[in-house]
Amino acid sequence: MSPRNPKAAPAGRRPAKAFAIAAPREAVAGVFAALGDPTRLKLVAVLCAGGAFSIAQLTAGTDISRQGVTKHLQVLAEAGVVSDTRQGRERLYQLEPARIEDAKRTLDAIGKQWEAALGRLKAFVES
Amino acid sequence: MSPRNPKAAPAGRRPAKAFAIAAPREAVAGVFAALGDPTRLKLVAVLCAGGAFSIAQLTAGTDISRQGVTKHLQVLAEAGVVSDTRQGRERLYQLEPARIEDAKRTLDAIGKQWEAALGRLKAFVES
DNA sequence: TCCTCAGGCAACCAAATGGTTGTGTTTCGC
DNA sequence: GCGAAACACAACCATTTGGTTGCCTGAGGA
Repeated sequence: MSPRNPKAAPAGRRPAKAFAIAAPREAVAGVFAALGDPTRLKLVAVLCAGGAFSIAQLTAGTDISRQGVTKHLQVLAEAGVVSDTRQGRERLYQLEPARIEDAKRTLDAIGKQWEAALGRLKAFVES
Repeated sequence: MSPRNPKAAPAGRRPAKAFAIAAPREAVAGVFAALGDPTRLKLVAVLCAGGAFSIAQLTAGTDISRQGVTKHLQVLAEAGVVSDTRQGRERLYQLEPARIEDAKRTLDAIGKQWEAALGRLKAFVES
């Protein structure tokens, strides 16, 4: 099983051309990177329970220091996964589901493309 | 521990401990971390076009060295996103869609939980 | 008012990461 | 059998990351 030969691909001998995923790869890679830490994923899991949480509240769910949590939240905010608003003397963080949707669409595109490739391969083998 | 640790949420209520995500958070965080690099995401995009690709082929699509690509592929393999098989003098890499599906389900669960929380909030406001 | 709670800022640290080059070791083609 | 292709292994390097501590500012409440 080596479909590496350009039988059905119009790409000639060139193996790897950039494939359009969904959103700009750079941006969505940032979302994945932001979710790629257990602590941050846990923070997101807490935040997706709804509402806005302060840093102290979010810290209470982890075993690292408040400043550590702050850094993680900044990473999430930079990736657009959460948004923050200052309210009084505390800063409230909230989930921003749009980027999560972007990431999900990217994963969906990967799955779809893979399935389509499997289908083509099967058709080729059966022909 | 740190003496400056904020003891708990004093006046505020407990932060919701609802982190009922899908798969083991640690494992899926590894998948996100693996996808969280632009080079690796590009490799996955190439691989999801179907079939198995050699390291040299995959290297041709990037602007880093073959050893650099090898390291990225090892990261992807460790996360279970790709699988590799030795064939002759080359090693072929292939997408492993199961873990991608896991990650997608996690993102789906986050989105669903967020929507449910929004719904509850709306119902509460309207009551 | 004064005290305390929540957070911001900065320095610092160890470990991981992303990348390189150099040197073997198989395997294929001639 | 010989040379080149494809890769593995290892050392090395700069930068980023995850985490800490210490100190400072600002907002609320008794």
